[in-house]
Amino acid sequence: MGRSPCCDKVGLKKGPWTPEEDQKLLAYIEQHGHGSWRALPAKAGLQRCGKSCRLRWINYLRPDIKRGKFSLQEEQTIIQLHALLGNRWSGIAAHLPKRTDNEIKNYWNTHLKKRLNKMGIDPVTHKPKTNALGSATGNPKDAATLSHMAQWESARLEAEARLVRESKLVRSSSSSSSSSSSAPQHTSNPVMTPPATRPQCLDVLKAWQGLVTGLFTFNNTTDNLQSPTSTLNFVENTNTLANGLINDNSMELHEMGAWFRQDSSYRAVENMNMEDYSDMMVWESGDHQQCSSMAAPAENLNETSYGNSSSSSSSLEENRNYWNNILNLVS
DNA sequence: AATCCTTGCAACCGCGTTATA
DNA sequence: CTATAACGCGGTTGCAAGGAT
Repeated sequence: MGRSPCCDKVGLKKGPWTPEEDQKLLAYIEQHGHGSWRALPAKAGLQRCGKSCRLRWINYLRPDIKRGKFSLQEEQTIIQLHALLGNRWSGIAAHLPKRTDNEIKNYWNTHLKKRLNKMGIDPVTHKPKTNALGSATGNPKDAATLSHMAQWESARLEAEARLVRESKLVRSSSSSSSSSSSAPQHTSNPVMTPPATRPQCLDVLKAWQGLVTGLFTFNNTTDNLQSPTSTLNFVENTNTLANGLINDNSMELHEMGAWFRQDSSYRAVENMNMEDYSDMMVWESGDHQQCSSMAAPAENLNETSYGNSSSSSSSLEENRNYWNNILNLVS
């Protein structure tokens, strides 16, 4: 059955809110709470539909709203979460305190989407646009670089989703059965186990965090800080960061790739086969010829090689919190 | 100075989901 | 279990402000 219309009643006002209307709504909610939105307008003396009141409150009048320019950190979070969640603005907003989904949606559509387009990256898929490959710099090598970057990013994002799900399983299984000391079992393939312990995965993912952070920070002497529109700089910076990452974490990443591939629920990764992952390793290691001996034990991870990610002792805890937040989101 | 164009954002609309009788 | 009401979300629109011509 269709939903009943709420805004087509005769006499109800539409359009921009006046300060007087804002004041009425604010005063009423502060005193009584919003209660039923449908009943609120009459009680508050407003010639508006409840839906309009609700929207006005949520997007504008609510006291815990931060307005104004988005910080660099907020931009990074939006881009990362958009790659992970798509246009689920409310989900993204849940990770940006004091920002509304509407504001984030607007900011994405008016700023971030354009920026990614300028960089030759499809804002929908977060992969390089095929018709733009090679055109941004005129260099086919850059196009290949972008393609590989997209594969890396895709794998990373799948890793995030996988990790948070599995770590939730770890927590639930350990709490329900103290004798369960093995690695978390895969949901779609019980035989397959994750390639690394959770702390190891966290380190790997932390490295990815550093990589992505690096995409937006560059060096301090340029004016690219807020607007990394230079594809060349973007690529060079990515290579530098990725190379450091590969040196230290290739085995974990490679195994994670194989691990993801076992799960039919991750369709994006289904399109990548083991050769893709191997090829990525060979390609990434081309300049430093450490392809055959890249594997390093997790305890040797060198945090300083991950670009701008924090190397403080508290960063791991922050990282755990970050992923736990995502866990709550995707679970 | 006038007009047109672009941009940013508040608000609306319609659909899916959830709650309730 | 079903029908209906209400809520919440994401896509879209409309308009004001600023910039370009």
